[in-house]
Amino acid sequence: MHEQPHHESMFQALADVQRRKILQILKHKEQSVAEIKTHFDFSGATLSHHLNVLKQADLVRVRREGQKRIYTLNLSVVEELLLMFNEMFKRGQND
Amino acid sequence: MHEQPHHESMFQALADVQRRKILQILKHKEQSVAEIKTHFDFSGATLSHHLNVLKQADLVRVRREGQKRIYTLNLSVVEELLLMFNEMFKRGQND
DNA sequence: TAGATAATTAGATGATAATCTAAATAAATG
DNA sequence: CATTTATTTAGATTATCATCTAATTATCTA
Repeated sequence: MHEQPHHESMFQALADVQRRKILQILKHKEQSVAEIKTHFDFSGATLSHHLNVLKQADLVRVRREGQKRIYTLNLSVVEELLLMFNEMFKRGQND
Repeated sequence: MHEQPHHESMFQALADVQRRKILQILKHKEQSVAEIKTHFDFSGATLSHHLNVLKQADLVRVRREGQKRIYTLNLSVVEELLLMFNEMFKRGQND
């Protein structure tokens, strides 16, 4: 019944159009920060910030690979997000 | 492929916990502003603001009834939202 | 190990958003 | 028609957020 604190960070993360775009980009394939950066105009620091927000929300995962950090979409959490939405809005039994 | 401008306002609307709570409340039954207000501590002006944000995002609808305004959850848009999420994150054909 | 490359962290700034009080609008009612 | 009730609008304030530049950390390689 109560909303998990977890959800808060997810919704916050999804509220920004750039972050949603990052998720779209990662949907196709996992990518390093530099690769992701090619899709945007803002600074690396800003991208790093957005990636961190997505990571805190558990929407993406990171792993090291040499100097690079490879970000991947956390699909299981995305699934969870969909379930949550369904839960959030599904009709009751008497309507 | 491109995101509708519409979606922006939806995500913005959902980013606030109070607004999500309003949606929860309206899920059970349509309610006047005063009724909705019983669930919150903030001022009527603030509630009015939140309701307006939800309305702009088309997540709720309003109708007059005497002095009262009755807010209802716009379920068809919620459905649409779910479809959008599915679209946004569904796996491609080659994975 | 010095220099280059990859990314993050720190700190500042401007924009946006949540909230408040007070005033305005609109409908109902005595 | 003046007053009460319901809600919104206006304007101000404070907090949060997206973004920037500069500095830092970490890794690789010559």
